[in-house]
Amino acid sequence: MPELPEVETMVRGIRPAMEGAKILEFVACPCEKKPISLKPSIKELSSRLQGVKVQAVERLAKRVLFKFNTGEIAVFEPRMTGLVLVADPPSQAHLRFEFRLIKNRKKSSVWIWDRRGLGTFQLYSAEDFEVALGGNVLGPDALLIAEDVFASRLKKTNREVKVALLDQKLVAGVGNLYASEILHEAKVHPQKTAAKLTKPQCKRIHAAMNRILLEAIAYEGSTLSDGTYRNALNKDGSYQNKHRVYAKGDETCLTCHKSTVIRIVQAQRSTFFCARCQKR
DNA sequence: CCCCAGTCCTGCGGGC
DNA sequence: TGCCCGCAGGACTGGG
Repeated sequence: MPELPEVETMVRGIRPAMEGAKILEFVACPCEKKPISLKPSIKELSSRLQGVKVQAVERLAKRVLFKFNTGEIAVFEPRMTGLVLVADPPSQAHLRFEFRLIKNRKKSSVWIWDRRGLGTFQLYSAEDFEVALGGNVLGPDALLIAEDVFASRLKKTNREVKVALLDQKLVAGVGNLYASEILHEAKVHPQKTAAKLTKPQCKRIHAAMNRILLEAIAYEGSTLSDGTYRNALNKDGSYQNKHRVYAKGDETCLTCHKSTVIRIVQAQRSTFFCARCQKR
């Protein structure tokens, strides 16, 4: 499931091919099953993107932004199984769209692939982009948020801290996997009420968030046992080998080597933690 | 403000 | 062996 590190890895992977390139065509792949959520229609998208130049490819929280010389911005939100690729996809069956590009007289393609099709692709004018994603729609990026701002935002909610970390308005980029890992490293119980966190706890969560997300980027993200997430070259990430609690229910805790990792459900999502390392 | 359940979707694995 | 069902969860929505 692409979270901040996975999306950052995707962006870095396609940036060399895309930035400065001209879009010859943007097409729906013929093998597409059901279209992923798309705005506007594929027909209008194709005509608006034809011939435009890609100025920048950026990450916005868990989204990929394609910024064009027209001022328009396309947003790909991978959600659970979406990928952007410069190499052959994991399977032809779930290819969704293709950017046909030309850069320095060399043609290449960038593909959007999505097995479950929960992802979305939208093209916005600069104004519409501001309405949809600007302002306070998303909180500060998890890698940029200042420690005191982060702490004061946590202090304002009575939700359990694990649930609060998943709130993209509070802090943007953390998802279900990294939330468990961050709280484990910070030695904070996932069911602790966010507003009741002590200052040192907030500080530890902030530090763990930064360290873990940066390390996960360095390892090119986490490819889980379902193998869905791949980098832009269709290669596995390797941060899954560094996980200490996620998807390790009933296993001995890798930190204390004494207790067992527990799985609980919070907000209909799995949380993994060690009750010995992470006291209430 | 917050919570909860439902929605989208496919592949996988447990159970029978 | 094969089929059914539950589960995985990011973001959003509607109702309480």
